[in-house]
Amino acid sequence: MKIATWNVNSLKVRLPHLLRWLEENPVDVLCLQETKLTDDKFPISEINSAGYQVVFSGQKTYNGVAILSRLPISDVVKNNPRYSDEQQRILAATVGGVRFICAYVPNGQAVDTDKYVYKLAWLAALREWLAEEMITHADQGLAILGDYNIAPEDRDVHDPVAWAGQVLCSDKERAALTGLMDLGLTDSYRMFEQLDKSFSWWDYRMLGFQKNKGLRIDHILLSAALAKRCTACTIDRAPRKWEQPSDHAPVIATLS
DNA sequence: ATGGCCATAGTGTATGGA
Repeated sequence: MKIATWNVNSLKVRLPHLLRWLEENPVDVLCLQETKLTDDKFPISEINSAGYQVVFSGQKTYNGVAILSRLPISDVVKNNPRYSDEQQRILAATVGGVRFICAYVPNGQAVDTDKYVYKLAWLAALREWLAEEMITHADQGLAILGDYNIAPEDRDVHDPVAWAGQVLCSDKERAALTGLMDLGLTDSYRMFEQLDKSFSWWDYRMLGFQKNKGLRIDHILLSAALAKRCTACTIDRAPRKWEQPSDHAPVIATLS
């Protein structure tokens, strides 16, 4: 089973990219973030025609998440039941016996802003909910995929000195991510040998991608039952080179 | 040179992203 996550930064703009990518990478489950579409505008038929079922939770202009699957999707939950949130950032569903959570963690804008406070509160609430979900789904396994908007370590940052203490890299954010992992989740990417300076996001400005000035902020976290089954995790930089790309690249994990 | 983009709403320019 191949599972993946991709922040598409507008599914309206990126639908052709998505369809091309699925053709070249026929993963079983794909979590999308930043669809930026209300549910009435979601391109269901195009995705069905590509061989995928899909569930989604969107809003106007910002945020929006979706889960695509080749296999039947059941037990869909929108949002974190423990956190009242206008913003559509969480979608959970069961596929092939595995519990999937698609997450678009708030960006946080800058340390010491209201948005940063919201990000930390949101992550604390996610941890509370995940603690329960981990128990409920311990046997079958739980995967939480998404744009975490956190670079876990300095090696996930192109210029750790410049980014030190900044949003996406601050100690409090990293502690929040560690807090999630302490529930028994593994960063699938770091289970395997990877090249130095591997990133999943590059700024559109300053020739970020061409100079590989990026961050690794998109992650696939796996519970123990799934980590045992995980045989590979990669970042696919290819679609970042296409015309009018998303600023994020997909992350793919293979489960036996 | 220390800045350079992009999507959205909406029609000039602000906001958010990361």
